[in-house]
Amino acid sequence: MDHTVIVICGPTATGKTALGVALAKALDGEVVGADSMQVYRGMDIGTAKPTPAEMDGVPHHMIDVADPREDFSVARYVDLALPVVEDILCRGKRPIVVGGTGLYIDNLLAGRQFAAFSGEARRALEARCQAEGLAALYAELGRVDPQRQQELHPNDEKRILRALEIYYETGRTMSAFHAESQTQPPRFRAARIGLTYAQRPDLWARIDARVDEMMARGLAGEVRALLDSGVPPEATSMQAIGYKELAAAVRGEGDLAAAAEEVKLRSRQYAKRQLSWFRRHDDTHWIAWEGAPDLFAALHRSTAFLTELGI
RNA sequence: GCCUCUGUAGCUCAGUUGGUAGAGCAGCGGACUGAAAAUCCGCGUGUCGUUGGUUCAAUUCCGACCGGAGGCA
Repeated sequence: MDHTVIVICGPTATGKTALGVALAKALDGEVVGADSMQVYRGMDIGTAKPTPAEMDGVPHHMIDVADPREDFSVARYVDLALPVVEDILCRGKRPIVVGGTGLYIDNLLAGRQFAAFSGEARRALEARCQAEGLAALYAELGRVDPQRQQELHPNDEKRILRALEIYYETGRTMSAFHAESQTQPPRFRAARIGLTYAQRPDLWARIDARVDEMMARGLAGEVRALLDSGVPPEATSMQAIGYKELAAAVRGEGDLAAAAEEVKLRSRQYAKRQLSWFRRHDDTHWIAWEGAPDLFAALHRSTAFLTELGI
């Protein structure tokens, strides 16, 4: 069976959603979202979640699959998305993975599985980090998994704790798991299409316009509704750009206009990080906009690229 | 009109008792294997308003001019 999936990636506000739908129609495909925030129900405006009209009859998966009160993760994503992609392929359709979360895309394509942990080790490590300091845990990592320690900066708390958590939960080092996973061939073959702008200021202008549009469509009300429904401000879902900045303003602390400017700034910085992630895959077919996105040109160039690959 | 303060990086400012300058934010680049829209790391990008003077040497001292803020009229 053909195990090729099409991937449409790139920073925010580059037209991924529209191209995904257009390609799905052209190639008898179905869209699989790869977006860490569009998975949450009720977070529509701020995540630029495709509307039913934008989906235009094309099946979309991995959107609205989680409650904003629960903490989603890459592990959950792969668990849910892997069978979805395999099912699409079994039905003879073409999976089109569309999204800006590089970590999710890469782990889905690799078919990488994550062991289920209780969380106890994590809590103990967090407590110890408070009490003993990060440096002590970093030193400890040097004893149990020197290779992983070498790869991490002493300030990288998140990853230091994670490496220790894996060791204490499984008795094996993260480096060992890592080495093992690298011997596994990827689960799917990927045809990667990346969308971006030739000039950075064009990306900024598009982001600014989109944030203004989100505010006009009632993002503040959406944030308020989520908080009112009991989503704690510290929830993972509330770390989304557009939500965390507006949360304070919605409660009457600070004004909305300033918060919207903050959202624009954070979105620009996020877009840069996305580019940094996606640029490392040198098999990506990049389409760089001059000025504004052009769906027809994108469709033309994408299909030409895919034909070249025999898709 | 006169007086005072002020002009240094994209922004807000520091500094150089004369030897061409540095912080924060912004920006740029990178990393990323269970929070990833998260997290972490690296990089200063400059006619020191302009123009004369003093000096071996001026962004720094002096003068003039230009721009900004305030005060007195």
